[in-house]
Amino acid sequence: MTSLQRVAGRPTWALGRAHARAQGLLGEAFAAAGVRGYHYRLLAALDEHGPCSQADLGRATGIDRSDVVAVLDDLVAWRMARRDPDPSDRRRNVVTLTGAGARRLTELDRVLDDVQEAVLAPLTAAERRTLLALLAKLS
Amino acid sequence: MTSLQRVAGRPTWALGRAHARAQGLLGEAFAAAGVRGYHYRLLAALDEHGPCSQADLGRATGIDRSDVVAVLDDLVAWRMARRDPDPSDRRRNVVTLTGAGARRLTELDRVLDDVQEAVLAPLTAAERRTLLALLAKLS
DNA sequence: GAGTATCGTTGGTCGTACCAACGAATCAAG
DNA sequence: CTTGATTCGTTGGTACGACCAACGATACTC
Repeated sequence: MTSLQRVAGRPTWALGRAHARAQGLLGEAFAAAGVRGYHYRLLAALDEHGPCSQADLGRATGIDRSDVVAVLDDLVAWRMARRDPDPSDRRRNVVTLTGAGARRLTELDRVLDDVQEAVLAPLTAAERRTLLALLAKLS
Repeated sequence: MTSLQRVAGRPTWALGRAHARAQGLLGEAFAAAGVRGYHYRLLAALDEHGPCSQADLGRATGIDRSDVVAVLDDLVAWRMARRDPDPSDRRRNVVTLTGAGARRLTELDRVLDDVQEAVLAPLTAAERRTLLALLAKLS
C-alpha cells in the first residue's frame, strides 16, 4: 500500500495492486496445498503435452530451463513425475506425469478455480468479461 | 509466456501478463534513468510528506523499514537526500529531500507519465477509464 | 570429420517483498 | 522515578518469479 498521490492513481499501480492481490491469494492457496506456481505449471504442461524433455517443458511453460531442473527435482521427489533418460537422444530426459501427479493436478485445478472466483468476486459477470477483454488488449 | 490451456485464459494469468508488461516497461525506463521503483517511491514520499523519519517513509510508501535503509543509502550517496539525526528523538533520523533529489524526481515523474501512456496505448480513453474502474474494484 | 546447436545442470544475479532480532532510545503506568 | 512496553535504525535472512552465463555431453549439419 501507499499513500502517495503520484503513485496511487497510476494505471501501472492499479495493475500492480490488482496483480498483487491475485498473486497473494494464489500464492496462499498453492502454499496451503504445498506447492508453488512453478510446480503447477510444470504439472499442467506434462498433462497437456504428454511426456517430453525438460527443455520442452521450459518452452511450454515459459520457465527457464535452469529453473525447470529444481522444480522437477521436487516433483520427482514427490513422486508426481518421473525423469528417465531418453534412449533415442542421450542428451535428454523424458519427463512423465505419474498417477499421483495427475491426481494432484486435478486438486490444484480446483484450487486455481477457487482463486479465480475469489479474485473476481467484486465484479459482475459482464464486468469480468470486460476486464478480461481490456487486459487482453494490453498484452 | 505459456501455451498452457489451463493457464492462458485465467484472469490471474491475464492480470499477471498485463502487470508484467507494465512492470517491464517501467523497470526498463527506471533502469535507463539509473534508479529502481523503490528510489522513486522514496523520493516521492519525501516530496509529498516533507522531511520525516525512515519509519515514516516506510509507512508512507509501503516499503518495509529494513528495505528503506539500503534504498536511502543510495539516495544519500547520490546526494538526492540527506539523513541527519533527529535532535528531538535520538532514535530517529530526519530524512530530507535535496535540490538534486527534487530535480531528479521531476525527471522521473515524466518517465512515469511516459510509461503510463505506453502501457495504455492500445486502449481508447473510455477503455482506460473502464479498466481503471474495474481494477479499483478488485482491490 | 568439423563446426554448430541442443540438452541438463550448476551457480550466479536481480527486484520486490517479507520477517526476526538486536541495541539504543523513548514513552507510559505504576 | 523506575519498570515495562514500544519505537527506531539496522543487519541479515527468506521467498518467489525471472533471467543469464557457462560447462560437459551429445546430436545434427555441412
